[in-house]
Amino acid sequence: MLDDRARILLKTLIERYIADGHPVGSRTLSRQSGLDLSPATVRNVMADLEEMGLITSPHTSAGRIPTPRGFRFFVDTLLVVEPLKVDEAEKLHDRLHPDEPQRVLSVAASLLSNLSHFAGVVMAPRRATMFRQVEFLRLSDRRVLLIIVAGDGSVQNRILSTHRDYSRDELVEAANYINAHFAGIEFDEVRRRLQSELASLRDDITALM
DNA sequence: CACTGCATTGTGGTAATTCA
DNA sequence: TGAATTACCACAATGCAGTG
Repeated sequence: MLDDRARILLKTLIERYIADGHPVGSRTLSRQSGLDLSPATVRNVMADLEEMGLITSPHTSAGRIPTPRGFRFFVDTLLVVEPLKVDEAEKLHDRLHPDEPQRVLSVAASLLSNLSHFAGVVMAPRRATMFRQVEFLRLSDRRVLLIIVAGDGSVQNRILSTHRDYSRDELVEAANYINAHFAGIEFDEVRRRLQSELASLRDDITALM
């Protein structure tokens, strides 16, 4: 897709842009790429990269900045990641507290932030987890706090906006029903069965009508 | 505080030069 | 000989200092 010269220039441009956040011009690139090229030659290569959609110019007479596609290419093919030393990896692993699932994400985000010197955002991967228990708490007229406990002990909270006001008794009844019928089943299966039951009830009501 | 002039940086276009 | 590269020019955007 790109020759070595274009790859070096693209890598230098993106690294420079990451470092100072400003568009990178041909003269800067000419000096910092390590290639013995004039700014005009660099511009020709930059024009090719822009045509490929890897970089773009925010406005006339500004330098170039990487596009999302350029960043993706950089991460996939140009970025060189030095593997962690064994003792460093062990230190990081110890700090994550893998035996405490509630703390893993926040500690991982903190570690990421410390290592990168940027804001750290960590998302848990989707995985099949068992449903253990659910509870609904009435907050106001049409707002309900949903508390879900998973099989591994992790707890998720969600605030739900409902179409009508549900009494405390109705919410307890709903929670009891779900806990009695679905405890110990995977979340995806719980969702599938609930949808199936709702569809079945709807069909019954339609038939009765 | 708005305006002006200047310096700097960067661009596109084009002619000249180099080199395989 | 033609593609690649370089040098140069005119122009645009921006920052900064000076001025009223």
